[in-house]
Amino acid sequence: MLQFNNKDMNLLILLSEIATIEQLARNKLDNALPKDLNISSFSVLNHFSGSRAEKTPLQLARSFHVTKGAMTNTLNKLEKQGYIHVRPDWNDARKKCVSISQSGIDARNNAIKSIKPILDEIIQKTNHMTKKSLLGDLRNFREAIENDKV
Amino acid sequence: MLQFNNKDMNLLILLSEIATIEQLARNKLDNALPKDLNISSFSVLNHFSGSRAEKTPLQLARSFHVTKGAMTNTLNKLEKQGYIHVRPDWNDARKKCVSISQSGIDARNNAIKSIKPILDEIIQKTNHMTKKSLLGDLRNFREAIENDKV
DNA sequence: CAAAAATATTTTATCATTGAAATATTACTT
DNA sequence: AAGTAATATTTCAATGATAAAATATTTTTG
Repeated sequence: MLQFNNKDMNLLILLSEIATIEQLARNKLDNALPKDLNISSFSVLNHFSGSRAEKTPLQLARSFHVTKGAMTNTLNKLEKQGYIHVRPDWNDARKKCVSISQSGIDARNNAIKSIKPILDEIIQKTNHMTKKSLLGDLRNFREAIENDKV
Repeated sequence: MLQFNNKDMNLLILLSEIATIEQLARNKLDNALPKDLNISSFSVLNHFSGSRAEKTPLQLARSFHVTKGAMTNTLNKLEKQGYIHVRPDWNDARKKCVSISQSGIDARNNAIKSIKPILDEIIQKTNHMTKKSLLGDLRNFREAIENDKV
């Protein structure tokens, strides 16, 4: 307690709550997903379902707040699985361009089928969707601590 | 988009927001903590600062929603560092009793000093503390998905 | 234009976690 | 009381992440 004021204390509790939820949700989803797709890989595929525009590995690493090495790793697996296309950037040989393949889209849709029961269970157990403020609050919160470079 | 309704979609976005915050916060705190103490170890020490009552490794694993093996690992390190006391439970030889040592209390207080600037920075950048509902909402959310056994 | 700095990706070593199996002890059942 | 089931902890192999170094390319600068 000593050197902590109430706000520090509450923030630490809040962060611990968030960490707990993350861990629980990650484990649930990881177990529900097809075994050739972990959450990281699924997230990348799902990312491309919104916009199929090409992204560089660095852009993806930043979007997901993981290190470049981690993204290299995930993309290598996805490419080996045939779920993404990777090509050089002809204008800048340092870069690569990543996009989703048809097989990747199929894998993503299949993954969605497999996690839907989990999501629906959570939705059924919570009334959080009625509180629109939750997502907004979390977004503000995330933006406030999101000042990194990677 | 296909097989997803709005609620599923929003939940996935919410979970991704939570995962992002967790990752950002974890990295920030991990870097700020003294290098002999990672977040897992700190969390255990901090846990004992509220109540110094003895806990078994299993109780701790459940509190933090990590596997028993992970907790064994963390406790071994803490014991080697002299930050906790571990003794057999005389009534049940399967169990152990873990408590914090004076040196552990010092380490925890020192750790708090080192992460306080991070916390204060986040507090300063957010107004989330004015929204009391956030923590409550997250707690409800966590409880709804917290039906595991470990 | 050459040297230095910046950018993008990969590689490497290290670490914490998981799931499952192994071990040991206690509780239940009949 | 013996045998089976349940509980608590540890060990093990595999996995996925990090930080930092290595490599390659482009941009800036003097």
